[in-house]
Amino acid sequence: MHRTGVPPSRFTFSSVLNACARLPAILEGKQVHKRLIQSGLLPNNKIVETTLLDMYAKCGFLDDARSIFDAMVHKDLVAFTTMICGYTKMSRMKEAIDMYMEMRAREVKISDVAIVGALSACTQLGDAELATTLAADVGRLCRGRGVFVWNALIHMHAKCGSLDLARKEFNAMKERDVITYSTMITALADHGQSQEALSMFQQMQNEGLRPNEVTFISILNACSHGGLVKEGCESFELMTSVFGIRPLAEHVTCMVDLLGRAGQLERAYNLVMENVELANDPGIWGAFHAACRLHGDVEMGEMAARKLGEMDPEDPGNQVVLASGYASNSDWQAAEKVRKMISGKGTKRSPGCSWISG
DNA sequence: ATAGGGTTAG
Repeated sequence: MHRTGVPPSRFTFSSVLNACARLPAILEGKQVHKRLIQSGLLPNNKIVETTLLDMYAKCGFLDDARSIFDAMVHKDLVAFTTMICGYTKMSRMKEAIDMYMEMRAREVKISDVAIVGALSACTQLGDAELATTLAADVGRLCRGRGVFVWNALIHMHAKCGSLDLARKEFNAMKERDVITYSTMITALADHGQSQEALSMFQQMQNEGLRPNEVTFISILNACSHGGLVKEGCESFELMTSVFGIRPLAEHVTCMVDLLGRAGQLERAYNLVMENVELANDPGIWGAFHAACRLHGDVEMGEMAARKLGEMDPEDPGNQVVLASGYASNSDWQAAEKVRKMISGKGTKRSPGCSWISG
């Protein structure tokens, strides 16, 4: 642009800053910031200033974003919204809520996007009292609310302890999408309603919505929570054969957890081997290790512990796993006794054969 | 003529 002798305009600056935000690329962003100051275009240009603060926010430099925000003369709803969402994304929930409250106090028009950012912050906080306040705001401020707002509201209610309110909002919706259903399925699973989660999944398909990979993480998680082995296996099969979704590590982890908890360690192991391209995922082996431990299978457990150690030797969690895997057979034996006492039955695979006392 | 903000799993 300098070769032609045409200086960059404010449009050029906001376009390039937007690109830096999306990459993200903080070094380039800072270079552009310098040029912007030199250009003299900056003062009193809300849009360029907001793009600049969004660039810093998206690159994770919230304090720099905040300095730009504080220096802005006219802070409008987009500037506030950008800060709220930036804080929320970086898990700085309190600051996100403070920013939202300031927006409210200053009587800046509250946008749907700002509400969604605040709802998301509250979701992560799990603050039931704040949830009540925000839900009232949604009622007052979001008249023709879009599906984004509904989904965020449902998610917040569920995470803040009120499955009933989440359900109520869900039932009041006219148009639901895949995210609505995935959110509700997780909510039901988290509240121990695994069967209802499965009905939700059915209802979703009846509405003609196509489940995606996240939906299947939700549904497998629901099956795992509820110990629904048959349903979980059927869902996994449905995902791969009917919907053609290649399993992610998260899906396999859910399945290993499900089968492993039910004591079907061999099936769990076979599943991992069938998806061997995922076999260097620590989550999968972590779930497998936990299952071995639960069922007192020391040999398989040590194998899983070694895998974990190979994958990430520096991880302190894996060091603990390795140490406990090798050292505490007696703990496992004790755990197995307790498990038998609770279930009142012997184990099918008699894992006791591999125990060597002392 | 051209430019700025978003939800879902664990």
